Amino acid sequence: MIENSKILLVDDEEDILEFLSYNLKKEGFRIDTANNGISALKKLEKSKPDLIILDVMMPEMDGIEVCEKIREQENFDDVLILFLTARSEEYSELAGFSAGADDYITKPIKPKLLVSRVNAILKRKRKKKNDGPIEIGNIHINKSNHKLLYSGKEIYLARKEFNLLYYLMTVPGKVFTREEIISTIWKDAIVGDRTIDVHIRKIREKIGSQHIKTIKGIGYKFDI
Amino acid sequence: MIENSKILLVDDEEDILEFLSYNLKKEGFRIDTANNGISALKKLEKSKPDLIILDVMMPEMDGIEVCEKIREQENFDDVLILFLTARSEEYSELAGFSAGADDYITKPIKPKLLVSRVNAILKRKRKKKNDGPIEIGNIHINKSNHKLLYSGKEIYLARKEFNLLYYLMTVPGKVFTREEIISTIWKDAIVGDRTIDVHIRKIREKIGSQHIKTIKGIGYKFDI
DNA sequence: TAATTTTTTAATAAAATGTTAACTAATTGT
DNA sequence: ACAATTAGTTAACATTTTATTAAAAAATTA
Repeated sequence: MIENSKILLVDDEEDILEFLSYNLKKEGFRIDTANNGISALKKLEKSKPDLIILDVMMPEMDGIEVCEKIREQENFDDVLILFLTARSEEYSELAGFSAGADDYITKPIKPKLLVSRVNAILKRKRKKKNDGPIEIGNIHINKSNHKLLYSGKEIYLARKEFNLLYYLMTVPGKVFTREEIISTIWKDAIVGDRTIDVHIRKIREKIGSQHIKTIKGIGYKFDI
Repeated sequence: MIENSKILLVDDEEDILEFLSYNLKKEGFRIDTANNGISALKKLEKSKPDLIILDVMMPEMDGIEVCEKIREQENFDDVLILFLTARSEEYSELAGFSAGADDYITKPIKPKLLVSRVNAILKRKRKKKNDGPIEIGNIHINKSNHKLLYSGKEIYLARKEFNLLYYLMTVPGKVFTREEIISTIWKDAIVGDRTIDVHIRKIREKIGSQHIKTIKGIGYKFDI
């Protein structure tokens, strides 16, 4: 859950910590804070944040350095890191990305922009995990360009149809129960079983009915 | 494709070559190796690497010198170079950057950090490259002079329109979600979804509507 | 500062997608 | 074979998403 994500804020200025904290807590994020890089690194293991927001300009250890040290740690080499930079510090974007930052926000920080960025970055991460193109037999399905190629011919599927077919194709041969299908394709809606049937029908209409098999009493599966 | 990038490893210690090789191959990079500077310089032309990882400390010709010689060559003045330095050799960071290094990693090398750095540096390069002119079909778009040529005819686009079209054209065929579009084109502002529609409409007005396709429920994509 | 252009929004129309209900067909267990 | 259960089909309808305006707001230029 994005809303339940934990964020570690690292800044030497108490005002900024409070400002960030206030605005992010309001959105339902869990917040930890640290006043400097050393303290941030110490808190890491215990806090296990999903996202770290790092001020680039800090006395002693700057954000870039903290970022590098975080990336060195086995368990945090893929934690999300977002930099805060003053608009003038042009350098920091490059240095930051090379140190392993995922995004950055320039000061002055606008609360709404901050929140939308944080949401975007967290969502992006979740999405990344399983999104690759799948190729089974003469069927290629690719989420990034929303394309379904059937024997080289492009076939258009509406969103739900596309997601449903893609989902079935993630594990060819596996029978997906209606429950499984609904809980992944219809994340925040309640629909009846007939609805799935209709979508399956529409997919079959487009790619033929030999690929999606009905296992009566259980669900559907994709086969070559 | 970052994953498909070729990397030339240059180190006199066989162990380190193997260590680097193993860890980078695992990530899908194509690897060439050289035991010393001379050999590296010789292999350059044939290998055409995207990135060279150079040990600073090598007998005969050290990394700095190799780096300088690489930069002298017409074809490799913008190849990426990453230095390996022992943590103690403080000098090398400065010397390295002045010799034309793009980044450096200190030993001992941690595999995950190495990989994340290599990815970051390659991504950065792509980003830089991505500012170049793009030519797809009979559409030429060039950021450096803010010009759009459609079948040779110059068409004026306002800034947001231009950036939006350019962005879509960076990866033809890929469907960009509104979220993606907003987070890259509207870095410091929050705008509603309708705003994108309006800009899309204006672009379509100027270049015709066959190129930018709407994927309902997902976003927009550019196609020839 | 006024004029002009660009950008954004709001309101509403249009289109596409998604869902359901009612019915039919198929399958299963007895 | 015959209920009983489960899935398939269809078309109507609801919902969601996008397109289109015009007008306001913001930015830029003269």
